[in-house]
Amino acid sequence: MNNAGFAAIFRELAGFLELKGENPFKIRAYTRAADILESLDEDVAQLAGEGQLKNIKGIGKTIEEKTQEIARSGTLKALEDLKSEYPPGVMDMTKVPGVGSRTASLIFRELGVASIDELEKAAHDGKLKTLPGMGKKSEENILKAIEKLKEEDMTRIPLVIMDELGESLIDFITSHTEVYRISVVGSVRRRKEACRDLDILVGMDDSSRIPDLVMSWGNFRGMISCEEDRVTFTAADDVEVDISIVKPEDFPFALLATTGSKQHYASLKSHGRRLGLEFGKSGLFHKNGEIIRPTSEAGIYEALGMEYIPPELREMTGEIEAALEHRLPKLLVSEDIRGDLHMHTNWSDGRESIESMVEATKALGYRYVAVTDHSRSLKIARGLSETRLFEQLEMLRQLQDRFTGIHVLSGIELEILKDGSLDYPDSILSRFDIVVASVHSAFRQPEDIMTGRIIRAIRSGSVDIIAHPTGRVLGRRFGYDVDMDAVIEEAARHDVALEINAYPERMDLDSTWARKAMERGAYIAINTDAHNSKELHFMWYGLDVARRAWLEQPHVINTWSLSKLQAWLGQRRERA
DNA sequence: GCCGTTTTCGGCCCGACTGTTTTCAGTCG
Repeated sequence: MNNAGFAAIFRELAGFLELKGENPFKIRAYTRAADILESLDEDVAQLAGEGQLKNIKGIGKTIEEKTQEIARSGTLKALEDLKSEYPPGVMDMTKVPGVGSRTASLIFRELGVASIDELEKAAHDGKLKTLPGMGKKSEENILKAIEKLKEEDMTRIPLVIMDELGESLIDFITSHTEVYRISVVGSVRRRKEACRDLDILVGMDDSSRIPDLVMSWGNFRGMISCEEDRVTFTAADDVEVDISIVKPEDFPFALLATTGSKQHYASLKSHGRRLGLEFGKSGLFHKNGEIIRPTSEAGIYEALGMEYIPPELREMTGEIEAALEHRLPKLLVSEDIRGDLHMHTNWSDGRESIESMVEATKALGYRYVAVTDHSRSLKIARGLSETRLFEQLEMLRQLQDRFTGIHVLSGIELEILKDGSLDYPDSILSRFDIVVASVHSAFRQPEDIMTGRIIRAIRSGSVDIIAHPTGRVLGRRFGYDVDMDAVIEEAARHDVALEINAYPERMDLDSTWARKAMERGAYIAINTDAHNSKELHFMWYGLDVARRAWLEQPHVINTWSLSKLQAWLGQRRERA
């Protein structure tokens, strides 16, 4: 089991303990342990075996023993026991905003309600308001929340989970049998930020071993259907996996077809038809009898007289026309990124020291990095008081000389307060090299108030970047009500950059908004919001969004040279 | 459950908001 696997088990345990109403500090201890295990570079299973885990701060005797039990048996009895007390749907109910573990537990205990569907029915029937501490209003809010939940489909799974499963499955298949080619396809290959299922395409001659093989894969959960050229099953995290198997010579066309999107593929076919070309399984058939057999996707696009269209762009948002006219954007690659302008250290809610985080960004080849801990109002994240803030600024100043090859920008993730005012006065803000502002409070404000609040921050003249502009968290929280068109307009006008937050559960802005921002002339920053050095790798997911948004190097401020970035930041400070 | 210690218990990052109460519990970040 990998480190993330151990972490997942402790997180699940924490979830059930919450349902049970256990001591919150005990729950926090398990959650913290999960974070620690996940971010360790060393192998957890090995450390547990050697009895080294309890030497790590935050992990004691009990958690070490539980980790050893998981390493030994693959499961945790304490968790299995808890799971048997609650039907699986009870935990689901906590996904409804406003329903926490206590309410879910109460509703289950008193009414026997054990799924979101049953919850909806109970609310409709007016049963919830009979419970202690619940009234008409709570019932209405729950109904509204469920409705919204269905509308926005919170059940989609973040790309990062799909990647882990996809890689694991491909490794497993290729290490146990001979395949010609194998690839992730579908929306995961197109890098959609949240996907419904995981599609895999295999090119091989003899597919007879595949069903038995997937059933022996560690993340296999249950078979859905099984045919000669197609195997569908559920895997860990409730992911539906769909494996298509084709002959090696059919692979390029199958790759194109299964990657989609459906509309993009259909459009390619009809374009082919206009040229007198019909799509076959492994070639293009011309009316005059000629057969073209491309051996790659690129070859197919070439035969259709267009540029190769990267999977991220295959969404029918103008890519076919652009490819025909050879004006597709030059998409960003990881080498374009020269710095990360939003990350946290143990001065606020990050896990590592400034030195450790800066070293890690340097190892990624970056030329600059901004240290942006939380500002004073965000108490839960140990936001910096003025005193600690000055201490940190002084420390950053001293550290700057110690780091060669990377420039450290002093920054802050600044709270945009309820009324749109900022968490520190201008006299303090002017001391930072960079100010990243964001909303973490009063999420339920009506749209006009929230929009005005963010716009006030943009107009302040003290803010360089608006972080995670919509506030959504995939599978957990909707974005707040905000008029993003207006925010983009103001950001462009006042030369304030909007962030693509690369945190896999945020991906905020998403690709649609990021593209609109770019088209209206607003700059973009792609930042990780990392809270430990491992999370600095999330930059990859921000790049996915940027590529889907058609962004090019000039649009993204952290692809700029340090001098260009500093000049841009300096302008605002001169105006102030 | 973990930690630290003034060493075996008491504290653990905190506060706003909401809806239910009539003084507070639950949720959220």
